[in-house]
Amino acid sequence: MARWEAGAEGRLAQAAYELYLERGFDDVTVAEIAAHAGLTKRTYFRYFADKREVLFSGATAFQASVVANLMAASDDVPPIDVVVVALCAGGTEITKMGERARQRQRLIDSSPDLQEREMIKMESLTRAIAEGLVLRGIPEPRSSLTAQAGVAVFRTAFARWADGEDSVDFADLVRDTLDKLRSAIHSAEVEVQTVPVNPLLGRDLRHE
Amino acid sequence: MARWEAGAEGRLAQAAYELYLERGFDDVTVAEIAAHAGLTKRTYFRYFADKREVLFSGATAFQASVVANLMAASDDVPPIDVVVVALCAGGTEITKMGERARQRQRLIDSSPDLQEREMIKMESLTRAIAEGLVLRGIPEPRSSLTAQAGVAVFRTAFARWADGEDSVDFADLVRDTLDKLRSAIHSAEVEVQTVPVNPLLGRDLRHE
DNA sequence: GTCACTGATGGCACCTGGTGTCATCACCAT
DNA sequence: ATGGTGATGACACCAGGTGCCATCAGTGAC
Repeated sequence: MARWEAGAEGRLAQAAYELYLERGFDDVTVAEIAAHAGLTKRTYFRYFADKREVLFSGATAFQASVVANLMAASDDVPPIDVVVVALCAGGTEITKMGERARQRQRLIDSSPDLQEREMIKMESLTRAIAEGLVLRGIPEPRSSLTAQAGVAVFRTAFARWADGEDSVDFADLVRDTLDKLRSAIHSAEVEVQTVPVNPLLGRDLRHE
Repeated sequence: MARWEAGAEGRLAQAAYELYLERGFDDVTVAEIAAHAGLTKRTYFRYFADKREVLFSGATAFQASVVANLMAASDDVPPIDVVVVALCAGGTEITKMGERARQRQRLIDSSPDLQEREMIKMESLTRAIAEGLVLRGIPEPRSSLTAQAGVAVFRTAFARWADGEDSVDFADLVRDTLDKLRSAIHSAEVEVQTVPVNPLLGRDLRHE
């Protein structure tokens, strides 16, 4: 018996999920979420850093899982395959949640704020993978490039899955996507010619 | 002769840049920026959507420039090279700004909020490139994968440049990075084996 | 029993980012 | 002059987020 109603964090997450889906991310206030969970705004912010984070609380575990798989792989597998297989395992877990995972993705896709957060989680994942590869002896910048390629494959495969390529085995989708990336990048003869610079940039504070 | 002091937007951007560099992004308020430019907070928000956007006002122009280069390329160049060359041209422009560009990058790297914004700008760029490729007749998901690979090369090359590989030609850096990506992804024989799923995911709201 | 401690929560004041609305004021065209 | 236009200021307001302290249930020591 706990002194207070137990499972505050879970109740908050559940309430947030329901309200976000029902009325959209922007039209829900943190105070409403907290009230819906029988708590106050102040308590919400003790569990989640901000309004968005409640939808990404699984990201750390996912990342840890991927990195664990990464480090456990045998040494004679090529790095890109190690990365893709590790991501594939995690992704398969997620796709098992079926409609729920798709719902969440649609929610994120409906809000620029949530997309920003998702992007930075992907970036964090990419960096963690790259670090793992470095530990496995792959030097920079090869490790970063491999990690980025792997994550690109994962994202594309996941989007294909979420966009309706239902009931396909996620692992098959990933394998196919990796093949497509290989063929997209493969070149018979590299011949990058320099092109006249387009003087379109007008402002002095530019984006990289 | 203008009725008010001309160049409000530029003054705001300049003020923001100075204050952010001097005291850090978090420790500057929008009201301070506006005051420093001889304007009010309300006016700042007429020019920039939020506190971060003032550092990314060049992103749209950069993206437009890259897409323009993309569409202008000859049809017999492989898509990945088209993308990389287009990004290379834009990147070269930026690296010409030398220390100023590096300073801006350090500022962004110092704030998670700014990194989020940068990530979503990259995502927007990636999507725009993918759309351009589709217009050039490359089908999905090949176009998306090519765009992601190109942007990965660009980002890695830019990071290498910003991290001090000074005075090197940015185009050389990009070419070299693309080669490294190719060799990182290349495989003699694709053989992705399925791995036992790691049951590490604990939460029910998971990140893709 | 009671006293001190702990840990989750509520309450409240406060700051800041961001917006809606209206007033103002310089200039311009007629 | 008169009315229109466009950039700005002034002000109120909301919501996200934080610091600080009070509260209150249980727990263990004595």
